[in-house]
Order: sequence, then C-alpha cells, then structure tokens
Amino acid sequence: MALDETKQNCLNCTMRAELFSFLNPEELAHVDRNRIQVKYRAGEIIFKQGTPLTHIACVTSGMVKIYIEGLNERNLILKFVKPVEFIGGPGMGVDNIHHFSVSALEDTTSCLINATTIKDLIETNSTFALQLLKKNNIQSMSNFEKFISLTQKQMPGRIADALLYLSNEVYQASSFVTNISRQDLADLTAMTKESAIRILKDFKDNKYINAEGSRFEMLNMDALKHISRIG
Amino acid sequence: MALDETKQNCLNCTMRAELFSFLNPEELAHVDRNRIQVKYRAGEIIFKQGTPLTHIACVTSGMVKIYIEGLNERNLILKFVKPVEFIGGPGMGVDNIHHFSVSALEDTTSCLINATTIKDLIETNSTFALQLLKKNNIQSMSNFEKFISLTQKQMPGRIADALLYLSNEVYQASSFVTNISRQDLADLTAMTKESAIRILKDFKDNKYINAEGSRFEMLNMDALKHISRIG
DNA sequence: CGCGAGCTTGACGTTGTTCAACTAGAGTGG
DNA sequence: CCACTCTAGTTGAACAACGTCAAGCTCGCG
Repeated sequence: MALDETKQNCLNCTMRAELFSFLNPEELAHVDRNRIQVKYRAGEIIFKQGTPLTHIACVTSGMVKIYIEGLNERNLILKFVKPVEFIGGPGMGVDNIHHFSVSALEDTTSCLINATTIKDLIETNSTFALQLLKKNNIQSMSNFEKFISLTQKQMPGRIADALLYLSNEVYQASSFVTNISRQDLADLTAMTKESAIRILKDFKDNKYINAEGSRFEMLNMDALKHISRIG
Repeated sequence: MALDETKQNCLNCTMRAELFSFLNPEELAHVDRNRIQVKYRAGEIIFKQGTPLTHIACVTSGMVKIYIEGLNERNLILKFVKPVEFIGGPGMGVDNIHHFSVSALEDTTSCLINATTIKDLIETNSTFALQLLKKNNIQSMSNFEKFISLTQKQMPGRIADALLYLSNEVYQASSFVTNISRQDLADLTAMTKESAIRILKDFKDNKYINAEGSRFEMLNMDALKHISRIG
C-alpha cells in the first residue's frame, strides 16, 4: 500500500467524480486540502468492515469490489466499482464505522477524503447534499433488485443477472477479460463456487455465453435476459 | 379510503415525526399547507409499487408493511412501520416512482406530504437534509443485515431474526398480538408459508416461543439469539 | 520440473418447495 | 340456528434445488 501524494489538484483533476462537479472552486480547494492519493495492489483492502470510517474513497483507476463479510467466512459482493466513483458508506454520520469491506480487484488508485470534509459540504452546499441523497437512492433501488434476484430467483436466474450486470454496467461490453474469480461470481450471486461453475457450464453448453478462464463473452443476450426474467 | 382533513396543524402536532423537529415554525407551516391526513382500513394500499411518487407518508396511528412485489406474485417484506415514522422511497428525486408498495396491516392514519415540499426543505435546510441522509443510512445498514440473514442463514436462523425483529424493534415486548399473518412472516424471511409454519412449530416444541393464532410469546430469547447467530 | 491456487466434475446428502389434503374459525344467508 | 363458504393455518409425502465433500485438473510461476 504505497502512498503517493501527487502534485495534481482537485481543481484541475480530470478524474473528478460527478458528485464533485456541484462544488465551487473554494469547496474543491477544501476537498483538495483534505485528501490523499493512494495506490493499492490487486487484492489489498481499502476499507475493512468494522473499522472506523474516517475517510471516503474515490476510485480513480483500477477496479474494486464492495462486499459484506457475513457468516462462516462467506462474503456477499454488493457491487464492483470502477473509475470514477465515490464510495461512502452507511456508517457516515451514524456510527462512523464501515459496514462493508472494499478491496482492490486490480491495481487501483484512489483518493481518500476526510469524512468530516464531506459532512461540511453536506451542511453548506444543499445541491451537494441533494446529489448525495440521489446517489444513495439509486443504490437503494439496485439493492431492491438484488433482494429479489437473490431471494426469488434460482441459480440460473441469478447467474444471468450477474452476467448482465457485468456486461451492461461494469464492463459495458459484450465480451470482457476480468480479474473477477469464480468465487467472486459465487459471492455476487449468493451460491457456492461449485454451483456457479455448473451454471456457467450449462450456459456455455447452450451457447448463451463463452467463458474460458478470465475471458467472458455474451453470445445470446436475449436468452440471458429471458432467464433473468423467469428466475 | 376515507379522507379526513383535521383542524389539527403540524405546528402543534403531538404525533410529529422526529425528522420534523429540525424544522422551524415557518417551515412547519409550509409542510402543513402541503399535507392531507388520510385514514386507511386494514388491508388497503397506501403506496403501490410502480406508481408515481408524488407524496411521502407519515404514519400517525396503526401499522403498515413495506414490501417489494417480486416474481410470481411473491412479496418480500422490507419492514413494518409504526407511529410515528416517515416513509419516503428511493425513487424520490430520481425517477419519482414508488419502488415498493406500502399497505395497512391495521386501520391506519397517515399524513401525506407533497414530495416537492420535502425537496424544498432538503435544499433550504441543511440539517433536515443531513438527518434524511442519516435516516437513509440507518435503513441501508439494516438492509445489509437483511442481505446476510436472507442469503446466508437457513430457515431457523431467518425465523429467529424475524421474531427478534418483531419483539425488539416493532412491538418492543416479549409477547404481542399482531395482525401479521404466517404468509407475512414467510414474506419477511423469504420462504414459503408452509416452511415458516414448520419452523414456528419446531420453536414451539422446543419451548423457545409460544405462538397460537395471532398471539406470539418469546420464551427463550437467548436460544433465539443463538439460532440467529449460528444461522 | 514441480508446486500451488483456482477451476472443474461427480456422487451424495440436506434443505426447502410443491402439492394435496385436511382443520378451524369467521362471516353470510336461508 | 344451521348449513355453506371462504380464508388462514396446518400437516405429510414426494420431489427438486442446492450444498458438501472429495478427487482430479490446468496453468502460471518459481
């Protein structure tokens, strides 16, 4: 976990999260004074569930996974985050504890910003507060979909949801190479690694997808969407 | 669904949601001008998933359930809400659509407040915005626990969670009489009615609880907590 | 060349659902 | 007051879905 404070500055940053476009130069300067840029190697933990929430993160390169550490060493992956996105956490302003863990899937750079700085901005900039509320609401909406996927769909439906999520939202391509492991796919869909592998094989046999090692290819999106819909 | 505009006023309201304690008299008067009070009979729908989100609700008497309408006529109950609590929704400020349904479990009265009024307050009163963010965060935290309960615990663990939720948070009593049906209990724990009944019977046989009809009694909270922990 | 981590497969057992039948109680109309 | 019906609750047996365990595989890397 190498520290690397760059000469770059929030005001002229080209990797600025959308949320910060609602800040004026003075506010951006305030953020800049309270941020540090950090490089993480693949596999390293950025936030650990249960630790104090002193900073929020802004992923500027690479890719991370956000996951809840549950029972018996099992994780539940909530989402993957790629540049440029802001990672807060529900503990902010409540108990100031991280309620999920975040770790780097690839080599990742991230700006860490003091949580108190963010709180200052919420109090002084109502547009910023409104946008933050909006962002939280959008996250809640996808959590609702995840609830239905995980509790009301059988394994093929869940894997279809995961593949559609990866190709439509994360990689935005019908084929992609990824660091996401079979275990990650299982953690994303709340099943065992073995089950995830079996469903992938089934999808391959049916020519819905191609999946070899880290390379995934969507061959029949309509079939996947159909399986997602019927559960 | 009888309308009943009372002479009562937000400024002297004794059933005011905590969130509104952060408003000044002028703001409260603004809320008052944009609210209507409505009585619902048990079973009636207050908000229907998929319809436009024009108002938020504030439950002042009775009890409601918030649930997602999922696949194949199956519902997932997110939470029960009793007086006095505010019900917004993640669609607010995003697509302005309800992403869950809310229905009355008992005869219920509720104030409906224009969503635009709430948005005004968020923009002009930063404390209100901060408190709303906080409320959303607390909800997200319990959603995370729900994720783990529903995806990583077996049926006894989930029923134990549901019973602990009801006795600790909803009724705040070790025994209670409720309108919550066996089907509701199943919808809360993502299983079938038959399975929920079987687990309840098992808990009864083991003297962890007493459950006859609508009356529930917790006999051994420690056992329930243990079952909840081990999943 | 060998080692280890992630991946894959099959056999088997468990968990939870489905389906069908039955029960109890509340309301309704003759 | 008694059928009748309707709904919620209950139970059992058969079945499907999913996890567990154990073994073998592949491939990159030292």
